[in-house]
Amino acid sequence: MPNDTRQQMIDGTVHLLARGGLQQTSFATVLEHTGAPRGSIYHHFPEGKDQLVSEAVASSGARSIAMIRAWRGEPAEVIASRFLAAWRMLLTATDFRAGCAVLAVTTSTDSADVLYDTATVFRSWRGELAALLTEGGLSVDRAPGIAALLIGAAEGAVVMSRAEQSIEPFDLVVDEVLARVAALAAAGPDAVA
Amino acid sequence: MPNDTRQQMIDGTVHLLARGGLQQTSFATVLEHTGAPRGSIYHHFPEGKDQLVSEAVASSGARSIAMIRAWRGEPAEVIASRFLAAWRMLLTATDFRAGCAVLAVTTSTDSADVLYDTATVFRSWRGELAALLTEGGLSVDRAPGIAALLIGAAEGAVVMSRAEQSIEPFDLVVDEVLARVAALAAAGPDAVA
DNA sequence: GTCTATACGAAGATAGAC
DNA sequence: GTCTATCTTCGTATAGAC
Repeated sequence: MPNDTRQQMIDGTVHLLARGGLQQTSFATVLEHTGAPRGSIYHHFPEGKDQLVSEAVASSGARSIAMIRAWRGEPAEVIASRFLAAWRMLLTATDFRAGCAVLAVTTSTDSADVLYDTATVFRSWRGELAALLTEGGLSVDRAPGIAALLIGAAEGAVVMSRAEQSIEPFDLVVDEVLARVAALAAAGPDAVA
Repeated sequence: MPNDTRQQMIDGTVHLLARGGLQQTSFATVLEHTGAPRGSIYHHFPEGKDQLVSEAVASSGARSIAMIRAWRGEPAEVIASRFLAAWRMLLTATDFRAGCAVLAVTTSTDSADVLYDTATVFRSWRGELAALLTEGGLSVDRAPGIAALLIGAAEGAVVMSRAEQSIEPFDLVVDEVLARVAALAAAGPDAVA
């Protein structure tokens, strides 16, 4: 398997970004966490840290897209709850230590290029989720809004639960989001709420 | 006015945290942005950076609480739209450069104490908003959920709009949140959705 | 592809003068 | 209360050997 070390470094960077943001994601911590050789840094990422972070953001985005696509064809409500359940699992499995790597980069990067990479991820998430919700029976008019709500609410809820070290705020948000999705599903594909 | 310099440093720290997170909020940038004298740092904040950040988080929290309390008595829908409008204004007034200082700290701090400070802020925001929504006519059962939804969705939507440098994702999220609030308001104070 | 060594700058923190 | 100077640590990045 070629470039195994390279991918491990990217995965490790995602892991660290999700937990401690850019601040705590240094080359030293990445090497420590992955066991990658020191000489690999500028061999695999000649443009330095921005390149590593950029690829980590893209990798995190692609992984989520793959997960979303695996749900294709399911009803809108199931898609929505699965999406939120995945975020919930991240929180509980890490004892509220991890969040979204892309969000962490968005709030802390000083590079316009890297910020653009985060925008690409958020846009693609919105697009994929909206397409999937539409196929799942949701109104074409409402799918982009619900997709944005799902991502935005999940991102914010994850941050609150990380801060409070409790699932409570996350679950409160999820209940309301799912209520909104259910209201639209009940109204039917042609309804405008 | 005593401790004017001290408060200016706190305000400057909030400003910088909201824009570039912990990474870009160094003593150097705080002094540069506020014009505060170098000797003020450890005079006013003997415990160093964690103390400065901690007080910035608390200050940002208190400022929002004061704003929320000013809306006391208004109907639930108005409170909700005002809250979201305030976040929208932050985005548009700063050309999508600023976000939430507390969120930025939550994702990046390595201090358990500072993380606890962010939790206190989020909890107080949820409590204040819920109390206000209840007074504004919202069901007591639903107020905590709607308050969490408002804060979580706003936080996540702000991050997406900062990344995409566009108000579009924020507005999409807001429309769905307000639809949920309106559905509850229409159902009346005793309804369970 | 990986190593060591090192340059260079930034950041947090401290000491002591004024 | 504020200043300058300095210490130390850390982080990114580069150079050159293996």
